[in-house]
Amino acid sequence: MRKAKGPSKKRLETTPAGAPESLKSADLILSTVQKIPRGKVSTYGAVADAAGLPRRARLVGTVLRQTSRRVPWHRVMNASGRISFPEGSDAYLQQRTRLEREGVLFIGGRVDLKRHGWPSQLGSLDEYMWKL
DNA sequence: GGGAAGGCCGCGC
DNA sequence: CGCGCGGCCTTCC
Repeated sequence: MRKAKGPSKKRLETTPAGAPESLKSADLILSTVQKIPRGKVSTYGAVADAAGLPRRARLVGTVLRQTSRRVPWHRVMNASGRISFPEGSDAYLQQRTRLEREGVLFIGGRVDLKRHGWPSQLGSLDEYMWKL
């Protein structure tokens, strides 16, 4: 008997009537993205972590893709500091333009996360350990 | 830097 | 209801 409709397999505590967990996650993600300051960028994975949803980088992308909410989606890029859209595509250009307009510097098609990354722990760990 | 492997999971077909 | 595809990531080679 497959576990009597128990509370979910992983996390998620039986969402009460009409509150799909996916929406709660989306909310956490969107509010997190909302916090990225102007002139700074974050990564899908970092946003997921900050939102309390570790390993859910993909979900961040999915949510940003289909949300209609006005959030600074352009401040989210992949772990390589690159825009996760085909170079030359509309989305790519728009994201890049918006970022540069905020003062984010692109070097060789990528952004220096140590410099514009948010939260700052994005790449400063090495330096933190060594330098300092 | 680059490619493969494994994770994670919502959504549409 | 199974399966493939994402605005991905990390680890290992």
